[in-house]
Amino acid sequence: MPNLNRLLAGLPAEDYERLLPHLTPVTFSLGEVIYESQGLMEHVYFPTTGHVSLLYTMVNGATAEVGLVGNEGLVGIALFMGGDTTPNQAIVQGAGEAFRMKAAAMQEEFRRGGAFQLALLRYTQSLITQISQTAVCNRLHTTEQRLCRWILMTHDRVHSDDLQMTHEFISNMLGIQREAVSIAAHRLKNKGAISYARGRIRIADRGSLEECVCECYQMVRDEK
Amino acid sequence: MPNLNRLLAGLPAEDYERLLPHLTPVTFSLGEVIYESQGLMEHVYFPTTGHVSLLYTMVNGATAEVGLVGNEGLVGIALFMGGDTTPNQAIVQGAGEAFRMKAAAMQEEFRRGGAFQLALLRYTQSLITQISQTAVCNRLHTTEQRLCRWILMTHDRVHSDDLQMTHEFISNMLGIQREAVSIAAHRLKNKGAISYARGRIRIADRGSLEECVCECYQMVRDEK
DNA sequence: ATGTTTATGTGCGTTGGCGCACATAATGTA
DNA sequence: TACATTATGTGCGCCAACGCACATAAACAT
Repeated sequence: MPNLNRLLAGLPAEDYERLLPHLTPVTFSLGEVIYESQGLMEHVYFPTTGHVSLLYTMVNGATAEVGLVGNEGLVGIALFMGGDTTPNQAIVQGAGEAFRMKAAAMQEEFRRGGAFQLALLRYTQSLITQISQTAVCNRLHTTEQRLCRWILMTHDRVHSDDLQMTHEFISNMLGIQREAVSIAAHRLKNKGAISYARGRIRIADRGSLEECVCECYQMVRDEK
Repeated sequence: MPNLNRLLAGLPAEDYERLLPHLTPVTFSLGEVIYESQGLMEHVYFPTTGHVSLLYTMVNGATAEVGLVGNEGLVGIALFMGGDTTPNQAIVQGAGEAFRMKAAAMQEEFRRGGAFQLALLRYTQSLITQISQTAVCNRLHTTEQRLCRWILMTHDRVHSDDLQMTHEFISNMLGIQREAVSIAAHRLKNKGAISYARGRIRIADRGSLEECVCECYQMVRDEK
């Protein structure tokens, strides 16, 4: 169940079989850069057990994440949206496996206009919802709520209660200070929602996290 | 030049002529709701002189804009992305004209896979960039920078230096207090960038606005 | 075993924006 | 003309987050 890409898995057998020869398994290692901002994109990636952050970097070096892609989607939507670069960076946030496909092969299948095209467009719509909700959430919700949301979203894409990530890393995703992450994490620890130490966060009580999180989490989840 | 939709205008004559019978001119009045959140969408709209805000509303009533659509794009992308509702509201922010097209007719043309499909997908990609940049901007930039960006983006979509909008309205777009808008606007007035009074803002010196604005403005503009 | 690097904790002064309560002034209405 | 409504100005206390400076402690390297 976890070891597949849900977008691919939802295709009719006929379409899937046509794709199969073009799918190459690859391994994502933590922190690996899949796409550089403005860099040339040559493949799309269908994560299975790995997952990827879509990141923007400002001229002063500040960063913030706009979306998270796991086995529900694919990385590289610009390649069928009529571009060959993206303005954002894509980096591996959870190590694991993915299938890779050459841009040209993907585009050829996309142009057939069948179930594959539909699935890709549907996913893109749900990603738009995720990014939009992030925009609103960044403006209207507290650090603690946003941290909860991010942990829950990550948890949904990792098949474990143990997440490997430092406060520093999270601060770059949420676009906040490292210290602010430590403080918010400490509060969540006091509530019994999580525990953590040196680059490891354990989800102790998902229910507590769901109580703290803002509505944005459910909104995006329901859309899928 | 202003009285057309650039997305439609960029199509080859052949494709455009096929669309023409399906395009009905409509008038957008200020504040008109084009789509309600989760409401059924029956048409797409190609603005010519009007423009539209894409808005999210939280359960507590707070609102924030994620995107702005003028004659460079269309309203209702969900209809070709495989949905028939959107999670956001679309409201008229600048009164004016648009062409309307029935969802079914648009979808039929979209499925042909030609220039029309390409244009729609390209535009969707640029909208994704806009929304992403909004997400990051909301997190990392000051009220004054965001106000500048919003005024400039609006100015680009209105064919006049006079904008009709109250501070209250702007506060709902930016997701901030009305008072915060008044204060930031006052600063811009002192710099000679704008002047304003009772629901009217005049762009006095675009250059000054461009000096105050964050990089997000150019990023989104260049993407187009 | 020791020193270095990395991850987190903590305090403190500053600031930007919020929530609120009003004041002022322009516009609309009877 | 008088009164209500709407738009903007302003002040004040409050709080969350920032920027910075460190302290502490675990993990790693030699």
